[in-house]
Amino acid sequence: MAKLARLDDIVSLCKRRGFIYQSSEIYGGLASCYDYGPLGAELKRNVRNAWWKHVVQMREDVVGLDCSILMHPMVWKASGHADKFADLVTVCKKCGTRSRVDHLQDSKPSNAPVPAEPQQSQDLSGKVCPACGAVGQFGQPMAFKLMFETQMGANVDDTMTLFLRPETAQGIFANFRNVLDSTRIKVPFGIAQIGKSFRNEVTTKAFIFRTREFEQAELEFFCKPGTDESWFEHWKQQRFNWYLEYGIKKENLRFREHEKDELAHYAKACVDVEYKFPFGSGDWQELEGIANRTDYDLRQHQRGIRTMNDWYENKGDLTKIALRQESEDYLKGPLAYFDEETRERYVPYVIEPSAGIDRSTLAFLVDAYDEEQVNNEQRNLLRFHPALAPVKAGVFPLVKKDGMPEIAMNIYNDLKKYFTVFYDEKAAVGRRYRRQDEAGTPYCITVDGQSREDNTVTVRERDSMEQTRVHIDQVKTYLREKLDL
RNA sequence: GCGGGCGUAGCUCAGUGGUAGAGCGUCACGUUGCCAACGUGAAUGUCGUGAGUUCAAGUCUCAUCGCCCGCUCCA
Repeated sequence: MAKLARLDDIVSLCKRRGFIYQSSEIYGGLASCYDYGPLGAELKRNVRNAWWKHVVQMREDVVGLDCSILMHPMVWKASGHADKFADLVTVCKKCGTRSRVDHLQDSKPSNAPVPAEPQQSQDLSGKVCPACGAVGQFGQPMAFKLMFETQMGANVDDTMTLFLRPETAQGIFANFRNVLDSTRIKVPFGIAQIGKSFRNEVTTKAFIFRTREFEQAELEFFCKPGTDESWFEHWKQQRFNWYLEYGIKKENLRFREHEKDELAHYAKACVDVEYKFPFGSGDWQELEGIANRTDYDLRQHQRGIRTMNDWYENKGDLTKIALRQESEDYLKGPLAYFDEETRERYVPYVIEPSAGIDRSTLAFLVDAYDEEQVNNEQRNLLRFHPALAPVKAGVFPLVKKDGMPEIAMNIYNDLKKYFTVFYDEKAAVGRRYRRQDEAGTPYCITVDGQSREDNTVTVRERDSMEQTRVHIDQVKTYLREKLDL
């Protein structure tokens, strides 16, 4: 029975073995930023590759993309981030609870028609605290810049303010036309991208779970309106199964459907894939969101393109411009699609599975962590899926003499061309096995006295600790099969 | 941002005003023939950072940075 991991155990293992360090640690650390060490860099890259393999490589209807992090500021005007990502927040003086101003309810139900645009009124005297029920006990609303800003242009007198992207998705929408024009792909199809995004979160959380700089793996899958609901189901299942396939235990994974009132402004439906992380109140936490973004984004960008003159005239001040209304024949716009077979024009609907690479990596770490008693000693190990394991095999001479190191080194030099392998001849072999267990290495190959006589070695398996004798010439093939690589 | 807890060796931690420690880990040599063996030896600390109180601060005070828990939000 696997032991329940505590987050503290994971954090200290990560530091000790070189998976994850705090950023800028020698300077006291930088809040919410973390670095991946030698083993962590391998693990994270394997997580990325596993995602790419299933979402892009193994599908004929998805292509990849790798956009710049810096994009034209109008992208964020059109997407809604420039406005929606500037929430006003206030604190209840009575109970100290923090609330978003636009989420507060009036104390008396008003019969006045709901304004089309939610006004950013500073008058909170009639608002109710959702936590304690106090009316009008709010402090001065605080503004938050949820997007990171930076400047482009070396000349300080002539710079343009840009945003670090808060999601990778907009780069995909912005390249929708390019991909259509430069490939022969047709709807339904998807564009996938893995990359860094940045959000100035009000609060960060739990190690690498919520950081302000994070890595996303996003797919925007474009489909014909009316087929969106079945594609939504398709990707829901695909993505859930992906986590299971790479070793997440079934009992720690679930779906959570979003309620209508918690849906983002662009979404028609959204479901989260949640993992039972060992922090907080032991609550389920989101690994990935799968949303039906409808045709919102592509249509917004068509409005954005139409607004460019206003942008120039206002010298790039996003706060002074409003997106122009959609053209009446928006179905002929640059981001609309013409289906040659049915002779129909439409703006595709988008199904978006959006996964957090850092979160997945943490989940795989937590789920793989195990402690067990062996001969009255504790054995710590990471039961990684072989594809995710940072090191695929350790190669050891049983002892450091009698020609064993030479044979082992030859095996290592051969294997390293195909797998990430690690050579070790220090200390007793049992200790070396345990060291590899803690790094999650699935196999260890040991050269012993018999190896010189019959050219065989032992292959020891991480999870069962069982050993098999394999001919040296067969080691590579044996690992290939076992690792499924 | 608010409230609570915490910060001493790579990791886990002891140290309540008087010479900075232990276990594990790491390294070297010897030994060792399959699961964290043993022996000998070694390296490793701005006691998170900065001020203050004191003859004397890891220890007391203040500030600051960072981590964990809660509020809130999200990939």
